[in-house]
Amino acid sequence: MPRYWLMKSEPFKYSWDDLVAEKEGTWDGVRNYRARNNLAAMKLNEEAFFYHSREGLEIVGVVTISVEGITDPTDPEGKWAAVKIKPKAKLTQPVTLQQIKADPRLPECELIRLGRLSVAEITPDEWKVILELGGGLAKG
DNA sequence: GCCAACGTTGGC
DNA sequence: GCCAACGTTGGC
Repeated sequence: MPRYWLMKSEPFKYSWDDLVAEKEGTWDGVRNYRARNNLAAMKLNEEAFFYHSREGLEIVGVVTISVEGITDPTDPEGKWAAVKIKPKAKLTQPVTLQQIKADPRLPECELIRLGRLSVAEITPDEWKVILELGGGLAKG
């Protein structure tokens, strides 16, 4: 059973468009143990939502894990985890934080419960609901 | 730009 | 090992 994830990025630092331009991005710089555990649990080809924090406040697309379980190249001690990701597709419509908060089917989502967690897990049910709110994946 | 919430650190 | 202080994150 694959698991689902959500990764937050501040778009003025690293946006969806930056990831698309790069074709493959390394998700590093995470310095939070819970987020690190999530990163370390990610498996090849699992999917994650890409969320814009601080600005935008919305889920813009879906990425796939292209390389699992690497050590963070920005960490000189090598004790933090990272993964590589590739963009899969944008959502037809971005799903805003307000929509997620307002949806009665998404009450326990880690994104809301642990607002400051930069890498959160999404349950399969929540994943389905959010995809539906976003009108599915955009074509092309 | 402000403030609340959370995680981490350090003194005891 | 506890708890207060501090720093950082992120929504507003």
